[in-house]
Amino acid sequence: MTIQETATARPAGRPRSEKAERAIIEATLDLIGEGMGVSELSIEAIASRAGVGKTTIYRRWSNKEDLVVDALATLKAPPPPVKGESVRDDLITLLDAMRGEADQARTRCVMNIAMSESDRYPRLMERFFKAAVEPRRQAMRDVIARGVANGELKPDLDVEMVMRILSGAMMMFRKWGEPSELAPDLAERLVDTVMTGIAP
Amino acid sequence: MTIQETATARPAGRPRSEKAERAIIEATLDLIGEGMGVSELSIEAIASRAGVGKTTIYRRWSNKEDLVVDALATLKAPPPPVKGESVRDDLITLLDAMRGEADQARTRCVMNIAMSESDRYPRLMERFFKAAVEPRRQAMRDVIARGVANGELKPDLDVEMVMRILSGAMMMFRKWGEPSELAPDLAERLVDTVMTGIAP
DNA sequence: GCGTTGCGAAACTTAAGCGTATCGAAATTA
DNA sequence: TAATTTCGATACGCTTAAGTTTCGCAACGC
Repeated sequence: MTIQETATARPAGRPRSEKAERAIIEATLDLIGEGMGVSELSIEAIASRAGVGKTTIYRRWSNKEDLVVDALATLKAPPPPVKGESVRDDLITLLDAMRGEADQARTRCVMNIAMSESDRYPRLMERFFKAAVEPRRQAMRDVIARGVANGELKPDLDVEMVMRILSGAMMMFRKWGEPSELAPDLAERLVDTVMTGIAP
Repeated sequence: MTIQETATARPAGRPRSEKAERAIIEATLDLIGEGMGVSELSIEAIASRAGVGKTTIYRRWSNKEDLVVDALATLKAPPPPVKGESVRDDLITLLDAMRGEADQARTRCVMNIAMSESDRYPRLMERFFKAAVEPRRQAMRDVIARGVANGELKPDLDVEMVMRILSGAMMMFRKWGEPSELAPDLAERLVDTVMTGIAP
């Protein structure tokens, strides 16, 4: 038992640079954020962008897919906390978080990939969905279910349908909306429209 | 004036095979339908799939992008006609057409491309949107505007918002819905939910 | 100091795909 | 029949990138 022995004894030799590791992931996300699809990402471009040798990448990930999975996993920002006072306010909070992410090219393009490459990289997407998407879906599901339970929403709602309506609309705005349509009150107007309906 | 001269005199030599042309377009759409992105499509793969020489492709299209534009253009089925009796029914008709297309892998993947490659191939997507997407958006816009005008819908509706809500929800179902969620009454339930709202 | 491992850089082999050129055969007009 | 053009097939030179190897140097434990 030496002093250094914490949990795992450090192996001999120079330790791997965490800085390089972060730079690689950053570079990967940068390139994805610039609109690059998984198949267009090249290890060479990542290495060059990160200021790193290709060996340093291959020492950590055996192929591009593994690297992309790890990179996307770092983006799994948790859904914003909701106050729990009013269902309307909580839905606005969740949806406005989606809107806010549209500013960041990086997270904007992640959805592109999720949408377009789920056929080509099913394992990658399965892992990404479980880590990043499902928690947010669950947060919204909870809010809606709460509203159904306490009478703030109709008692016979199809919760899944409501989730598709709200997040689908926000996705449309994010993806194809004019910048002017992404106004700060977008989430509020969306929720109110869906709450009260469009019939007179 | 010879007998053969119809509109344009046919040039000498063997005429281009329309069969080959169709086979090329079919092969292109097949590959896209299998989940291939534009950047992954290779002329060689298309030629091989179509049973055609590469020259036969290059004789018609000068590059991949032009070919893809033409191929996608053949998919621009016009929006279904609406009866014009009730706004609810017309919206269901339009949205159910979207649902029906989810069956065809080919058209399903076109949306993938539209979503993911609009950054990388802006010109291509601009043309595709104008030819294929905008007519459908206009059809829905007309129906909603009619409802606003004749009192079937609320007078102060944000038409663009309603369009995003309806088509966004259907897109979510198409893209990530379980097959069981794409039930025949999906469009009807969607429209009714949006019509009446979710608040009690 | 010494052995070990990681570092970035560069060279290397292999593979895919582009766009062009060339071939003999087939289809068409004159 | 002769001229012309397209056909599918194949070969070519070129570029890009994958993944591996080698290099000299740096960082660490002992």
